[in-house]
Amino acid sequence: MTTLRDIAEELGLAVSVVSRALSPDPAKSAAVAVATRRRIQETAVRMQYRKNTAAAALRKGRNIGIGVWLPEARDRLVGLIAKGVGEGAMRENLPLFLSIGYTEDVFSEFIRMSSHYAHSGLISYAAPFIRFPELGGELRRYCERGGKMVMLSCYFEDFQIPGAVNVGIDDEYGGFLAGAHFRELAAPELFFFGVESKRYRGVCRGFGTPVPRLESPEQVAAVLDRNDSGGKPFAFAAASDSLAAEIQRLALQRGLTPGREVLMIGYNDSEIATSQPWPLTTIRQDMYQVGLQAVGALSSMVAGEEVKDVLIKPELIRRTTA
Amino acid sequence: MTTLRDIAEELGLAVSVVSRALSPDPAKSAAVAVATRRRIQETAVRMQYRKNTAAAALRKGRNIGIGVWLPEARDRLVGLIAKGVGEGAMRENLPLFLSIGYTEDVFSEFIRMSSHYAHSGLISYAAPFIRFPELGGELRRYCERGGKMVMLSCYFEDFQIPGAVNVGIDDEYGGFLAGAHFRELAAPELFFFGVESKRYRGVCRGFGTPVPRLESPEQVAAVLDRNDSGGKPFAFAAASDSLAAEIQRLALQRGLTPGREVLMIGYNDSEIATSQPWPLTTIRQDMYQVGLQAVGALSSMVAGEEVKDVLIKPELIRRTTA
DNA sequence: CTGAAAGCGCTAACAG
DNA sequence: CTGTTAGCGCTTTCAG
Repeated sequence: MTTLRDIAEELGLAVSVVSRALSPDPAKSAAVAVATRRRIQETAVRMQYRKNTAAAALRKGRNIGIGVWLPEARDRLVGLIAKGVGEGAMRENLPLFLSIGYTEDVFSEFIRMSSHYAHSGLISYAAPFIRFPELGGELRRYCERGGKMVMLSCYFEDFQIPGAVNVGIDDEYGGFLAGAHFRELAAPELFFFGVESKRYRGVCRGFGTPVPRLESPEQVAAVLDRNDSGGKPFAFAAASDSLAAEIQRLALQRGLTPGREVLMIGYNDSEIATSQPWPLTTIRQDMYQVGLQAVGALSSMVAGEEVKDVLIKPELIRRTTA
Repeated sequence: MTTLRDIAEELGLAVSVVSRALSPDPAKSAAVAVATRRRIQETAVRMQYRKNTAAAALRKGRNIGIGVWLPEARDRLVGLIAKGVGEGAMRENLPLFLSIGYTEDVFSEFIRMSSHYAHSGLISYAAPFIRFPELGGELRRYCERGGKMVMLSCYFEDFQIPGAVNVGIDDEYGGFLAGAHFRELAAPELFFFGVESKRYRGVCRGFGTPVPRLESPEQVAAVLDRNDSGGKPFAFAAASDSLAAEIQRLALQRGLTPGREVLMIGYNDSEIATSQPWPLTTIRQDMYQVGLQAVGALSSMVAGEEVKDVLIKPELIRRTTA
């Protein structure tokens, strides 16, 4: 294993110079001559130097690595975020402290650990209870003390932690894609199944007119039981694949064929989408990219760079139901 | 943060004694008086001592942290393993190097990183290509050099890396549960849909007699199209939920009602299971436990303890289809 | 059985 | 701009 000392001896320099040259902190990095730094960096590459993170952490008095909190795995999306985060961390040589759960307990334990351990930074999924003063307050204080944080897929437009950077999916655009697709198909009547959200507003914008919003299976059933469509298909944009699956179930129970008499578009491209009797047309979100970009953003923040929010565009996956 | 020195001062002892008392290495542990050790351990708990893993790693000359390789996330199972691994690592204060993928490239990059970094240990999912000499050989060499490794859910009965500990699901028992359930239901005829495997053999044992095995949707369709069951339901044990979903689709296309005219049991309790028009009766594997136990096993191995394979028992989740 | 001391590789003051 | 120095918390000799 190559150490700083090896490089220093090789070049006849002091260890500290090498350390400074190889550290990303821009403030200190000015303190090394450009030529020297270049020589050092070249030698580091040639000798396959990799920083001993344990030693760096020890010296810095804080544990190195990033704390990651993801919601409980209800579908494969979490796995995909984890994949992105894992790969990003690997690239940056950053160890992970990974916590997955969807309860306040898990989250507050995570916060406790992170504060206690003062990791290099935090990546946190934006769960609803982040708004609770006790938990959100911890995060806020973490950022105030100079902690670096990335929030994943923040749906809460009215909730923002100062200093935190958001990385997520452009949900409004996802809804737009669904609405626009139905407009192209010339669907005579469109319904949205799910709560008021960016997705819903996107659907309305894409379709071109305000779309009635349904919140319960009963309301969906009532629409399907209507007999006034004149043979034209009912169209539904759902806020998730599982809601779209619910629509499909209700349709099948009534002998209506998905993709012909009832059109539906899901959201997420989860495993549900492909495993339905009529595989769902849906909106895919690249959660792998979300994870990857989150680590990238965090590592830039730690290096002292200015980082902007990242919004990733979803895409329409066309299958059998619309 | 409590350090060894804090404890030493509190008790009027030397740091080295405290270190020895708190280290799990059995050889050295003899060198502390039993009473002293008890006092030290109590004080450590009282003062909420947590070992600084970075310092320990530095001193021991190896990078701390465990390398984890999981397959690409096709369903929520990977997320659940990740959850278990994350929580286990958090408890042990072990950083993670997480790699998720299902290609040789990702895996070999993972191996390269891990060897280079000499992590505390490795947790690897047993992918088919582990059998390839190049990749399996790397793992084998890693273990030979004293590296600690845990293999997850090893399906390859004829492939075993010496020194590695297996943590996984008792698949044969999972099959047994399905077979036994059909026997209780007095299903007249049972088919297995999937490849020859522990699951299949378990199904046969649970049902009490050898069960015909089908490998393609066409074969399933042929069974469903038979007209000789005398009104009794066909029963299927599938090797996965998605295969069970396939059976359900074929049944619905023929106007047969799942749970009445066609019985089916899936495997995995994935999201597919609950989102089918007729939610699947299935076998649930506790992948969270798998992840948790894997870290536990690895950390024991690192501490020099003797560790045995861990087999976790799956359970039957009864829903609408059997 | 316990204590003193050295040093893992790195960073950050400070002095030159 | 570069070098010197002093540790971070822990483990491991080696003396007592």
